[in-house]
Formats: sequence, structure tokens, C-alpha cells
Amino acid sequence: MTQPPPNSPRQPRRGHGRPTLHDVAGLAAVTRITVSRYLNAPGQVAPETAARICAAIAAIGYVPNLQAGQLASGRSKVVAALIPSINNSIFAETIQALSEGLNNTGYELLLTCTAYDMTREEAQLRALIGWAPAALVMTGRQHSQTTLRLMLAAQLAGTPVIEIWDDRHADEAEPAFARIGFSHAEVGRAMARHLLQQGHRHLAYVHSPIPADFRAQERGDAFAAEAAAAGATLSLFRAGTGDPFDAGRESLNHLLSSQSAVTTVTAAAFSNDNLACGALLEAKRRGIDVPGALSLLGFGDFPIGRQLSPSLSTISPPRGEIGRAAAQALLAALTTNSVTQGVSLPWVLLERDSSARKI
Amino acid sequence: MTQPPPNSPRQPRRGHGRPTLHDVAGLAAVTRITVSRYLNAPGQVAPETAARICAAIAAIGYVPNLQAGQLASGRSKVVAALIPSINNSIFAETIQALSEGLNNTGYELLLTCTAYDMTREEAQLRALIGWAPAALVMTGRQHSQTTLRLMLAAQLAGTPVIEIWDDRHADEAEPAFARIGFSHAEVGRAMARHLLQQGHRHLAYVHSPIPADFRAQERGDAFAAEAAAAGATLSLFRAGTGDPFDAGRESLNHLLSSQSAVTTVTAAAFSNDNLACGALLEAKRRGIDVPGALSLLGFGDFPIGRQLSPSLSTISPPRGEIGRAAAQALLAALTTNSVTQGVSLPWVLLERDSSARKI
DNA sequence: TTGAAAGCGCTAACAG
DNA sequence: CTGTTAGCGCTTTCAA
Repeated sequence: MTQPPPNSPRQPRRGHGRPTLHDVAGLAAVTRITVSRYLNAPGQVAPETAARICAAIAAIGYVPNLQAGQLASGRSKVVAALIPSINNSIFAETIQALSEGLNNTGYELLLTCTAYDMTREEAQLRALIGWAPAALVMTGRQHSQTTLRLMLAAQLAGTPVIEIWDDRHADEAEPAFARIGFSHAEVGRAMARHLLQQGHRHLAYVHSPIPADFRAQERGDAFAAEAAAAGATLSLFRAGTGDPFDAGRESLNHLLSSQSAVTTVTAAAFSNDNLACGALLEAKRRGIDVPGALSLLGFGDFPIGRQLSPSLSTISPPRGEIGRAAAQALLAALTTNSVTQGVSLPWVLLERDSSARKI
Repeated sequence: MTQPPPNSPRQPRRGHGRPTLHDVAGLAAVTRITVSRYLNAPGQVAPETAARICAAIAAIGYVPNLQAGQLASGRSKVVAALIPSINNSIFAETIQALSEGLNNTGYELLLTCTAYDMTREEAQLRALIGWAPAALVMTGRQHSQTTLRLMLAAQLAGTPVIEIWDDRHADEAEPAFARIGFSHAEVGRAMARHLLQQGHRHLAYVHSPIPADFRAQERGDAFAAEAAAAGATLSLFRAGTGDPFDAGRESLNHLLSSQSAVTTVTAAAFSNDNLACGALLEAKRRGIDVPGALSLLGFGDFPIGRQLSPSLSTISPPRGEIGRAAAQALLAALTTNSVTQGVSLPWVLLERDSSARKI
């Protein structure tokens, strides 16, 4: 039917089927721009015209092409976010909150996972920048040189950039980007202090199985430093990969089998609650008294920790708050064009039974 | 420098700062189209020219504008996916696998959450369609009329559409879309049969707190039907919202307090493992013998279930497989332009201690 | 192997 | 309140 005439000097391209502004305009007997206005600033269109346009849109099932709109306007409605893992319940809650916060603002969340891999982070960021995002949400403050360059370029071009789940480090110059989170070093120190204050002199720390989880690493390092400063002995372990509960069990077994008579560990801290719960369950299985013979302390405040007995002492990080604050900060920066502000969010040490003071 | 001449009749618009093909072309002393070819079909560009272009790109830090490219080419590199919740570990693994499968294929995953709300699903889908996605991934087979219309329109326009985490229902005509998942009705029946085979005649089922979780509802309904068919008595509960472990505990307490002398429930099945684990922990706390006095059966194969003692019997759904199969099906459909094929994926009933046969 | 021209669907700028 | 005109940055078709 719509065959090009045989002598046509050129084959004109035609769109891929979906109805366009043009079609709506034709049906409503107005021009495209009026339809565009109806969609973006309904107030500027006469009610009667608006009704016709509305009917036309419904009739042909028109859905605006966002790519075209954003290209033409030069401003995009995409917030790009990079997180290490979607599987990790810790980030899930933050993202859920961020996503809720962006809901009904017209902004979409474009989310990708780096799998704790800086090379991948760089590639992902590059791909995301291709979407001309209105804002950038990164996780943590450690990035490759190129990643940092891309972030800086974006920020210079006026795109708000924020780093979540981290805070300014003590021996660091003023951060280049707004951070929304907390200091993992402080958490690590607090974890050590909590155990030291209960009189423990022989501590252990079980690291995350992912060395590239910089924030977890930082908590462990700070824990170690604080323990050393207090003159306590410290055994360091790294959990195995695989099921974190099993890894926690194994780490407890390693810990026990590597005990020397003089330095019997009486308190162990873990990179996360799943590891700690595994250790807790294994201790119960082996008949070890928790906290009597061994105190246990986790991180993350995962729901299961509250359920076991003894219940698991842990750090409760501001999971959801980070997402909410990020959404708020971004929207503020995007609408008022102001500078994005970082925030330090509070965390809490939940002193439950697994590290209760020995009476 | 580039001030508009004072008498210029119109203020020309200029882009928003980021370097474009044009800039690269200028630096490399070629035209834009050659740069475009270098990016999309490097083989068609002379090596010498390619080198110049490559240098230019690096020099000015050019990142292609995807929106412009997709608009011009009419084909997008976005896969849009709608899931009920990101917080739910069950979907997290599927999405992670889908995302891995799409990695390095040039396709991006645009992900949004419906929060188990059909109205929201419709709104989200509409927003996603605005991105002219190359493919659509929906969750489940129940959608609003309008959502279905949009999905059908997309499919008609040649966009592969698949529904994950579900399968063809027995009394349903040929599904309009490819489904990748399994039958929740079958799972529900299998759960009931498992308990019936162990001689239980008084069953209970604890529903998900989310009535709009159609798949969970379907498992429960099928469980109930199977129990009724076998002449067993059945107590139905719906778990409370909030911490699922707590909800599971409460449901056990309700169950026990609503016991009549004649029909003492000896086996309870749950909509998910967290609920079941809560009940398991509560049973232990109350000194109820599991499985001696009460058998417990969950769904989902969450890691914690294996760790408790008695370990939790459960259904292990093909979480990751669904994501992998979806990625594979989409890529096949996108590259070979063939029809998307649905798949039924196998699940397993893990018969662990909480429902061990009474000897 | 490279270039010229036209157009993807929409919106900014400026009239009327 | 509505229309005209000229792009957004890229890719398509055809020609050289």
C-alpha cells in the first residue's frame, strides 16, 4: 500500500508504528505543539481544546516518546543509580526508599549493579551517562580514576552527584561529592568499644567475604585499630563465600580451632548479621554459652537477628533513611538548582542478648 | 564569543554542554557520520581514520547520547521490567540473573516496582513504554484491562513481552504472552499432598499478608482445594503485615488458640519461609515438638530455613533460572526476531526435618 | 571508505 | 491561547 514510488529518489524513513504527537494533533484538529503543551502545561490550553486532545489521546492509545522529549528539551528525567548488589537486602531497602521518593515526581530510576567491581562500575557509569541522567547516585567513596573523572565532569556540567552509604573519612580532604550515609570507621570503632567496655581483652573480627566491599573492610580495620589501641588481642578472619550462614558457622569453627590457651577469644564481631547468626547457631549447636563464654556482635540489623535466642546484638544502619534523604536531596537540587547537600545519618548499636554484660 | 548577533531574529538553542558527535568529528577532521560508523560498525572505517577518531573521543571524553541514537534509529536498547518488590529476596535473585544475562549485550535493564498494586503497575508500564523498550518483562499473569491492552499493543508492534514467575493456568485459554516460571497451583497442591501423604488430616494454611500477591494466593487456594478433596479439615489464616518472622509467630499462636478438641491441626503450610521460620521459632519457644506434634512447611527456600533445627521443609523455586531463561528468551527474540517462547521451569519440594515422616 | 541530505518525535523560542 | 520555525544529537538512505 505505502510502497515507495518506483522512481522515488530516496526511501523516506518512517517511525516504528507507535502513534505520535502528530497523530493526536490530527485527530484533535490542532497542531503538535498544542498537544505537547496539553501534556506538559495543561493550564495553557483551553479546556475545550484540552478535552478534544484528551479524547484523541485515549482513542489512539498515545504514549509520549520520552526519548524524543528529553532530547528536544535537553533535560532528562532519569536518575541513574549504581549499587554494588541488588541481592543484598541492605541496599534493597535504600533503593526502595529512593524509588518511593522519586515516585510521582516524573523522574525514573535507572538502576544497575556493579557486583563490587570497580571496572564494572566504570563501564556501567559510562553507559548510564549516555542517558544524560538528571542526577547520579553512586555507592561509597572509592572509585577508579576514570569513574571519578566522569563523576566530576557530570557535576561540573550541573548534574547533582551524590555518594550514598558513606561519609567523610577523618583523614580526607573535603569530599568532592555530597555524601549521604555514615562513617563505617566510626561504626567499627564503636563495635570494638562496646566489646572492650564489657571487659573483653581477646577479640575476633570476621571480615566480609568480599574484599572489594570497602565499607565492610573499613569497619573491620577500624575495629582492629581500636582493639589494638586498647591493648586487646585480635584474631582476624575472612568469611568464605557461599551461604553466609554457613560461612558464619565455619568462621566460628576456625576461631575455636585456632585458640591458644593464653588468648581465648571471648568476643567476636562480624561484618554482617548473617555471618553472625551463622556463628550464633553454630555456637548453640556446639553448646557454647552465648554470651557467657562468647559474645557475638553483628552489623546490619537483619530481621532474623532479633528472632534467635540469644538475640543478636548488632548495628542498625539507616537503610531506608539513606534512600529517603537521597531522594530529597536530589529533588531539592533538581528543582531549586541549589548545591546538593550531604548528610550524616545516625546509626544505633542495638545491645541485645548475644553481647549482654556478664553480670 | 558565540553571542547571537544583536539583530538575530531568533535565539538559537544550544545543547547542554556535553560533547557531541559533531565535536569529535571536528577534532578528527571527518564528518559526524563517520564517527557514528566508527562507533556502530568499526569495520567500515579505515584504520587510520579510526585511530584519529578514537583519539578525539578520548581527548574530549565523548559519551554517545543514547536517547538521540535510539530516537534516530527507532530501536531502543532498553529492556523494561516490572516486579512487585525489590525488597523481596525472591525477585532479587531473578533480577540479578536477568541483569547478568543482559550484561555486555548492549541492553540496559529499566526496572520498576509495582508494590503489588495493579494501578501502579499500569502507571509504571505506561511510563516505561515511553522509553520505547525493546522488550517487556512483566511479573505474573494478572493485570488490569488497560495494562493488558498496552502489553498486547506492544507485542503486536513486535516488542517481545514475557511474563515471569507464572505459568499457564489449567482452566485458561492459550496465554497471550510467553510465560517463564512455574504453576503456583501445582505447588500448592504438592504442598498439601506432601502433608496428606504423611497422614495428616487436620491442616492449616497461612496466607501471605498481601492479598494482591496473586501467586501466593493461588498456592494457598490450591492447597485448600487439595486438602478439601482429600477430606481433610483446613484452617485458613492470613499473616499480619510487618516483620514476617513476627507475623509467623503470631499466626502459630492464633492457630493454637483456635484449636478445638476434635480437630487439632497437625500440619501447617505457609506462604513463605519467613513466616514458617517465625512459626518454627515460636513452636520451639513454646516447647511444641516439630515435627512430632506439628509439621511445618514453607515456600521459597530462603537460606535461614536450612539453618534452624529442625530444618524447615520448603519448596525451592527456580529463582535464578527464571531470570536466566528470561534473558535468554529475550535475546533470542531480539536477535533472531523469532517468537518468544515460554518455559515451565522445575521446582523442588525439599523434605527436611520440620515435616519429616513420623516414624 | 566517506559524505550529503533528510528525518526520528518532540520542544524552545518567538510571534500572533 | 495557539501556531510557526528551527533545532536536540544521532542515524538512515543513497551517492560518490
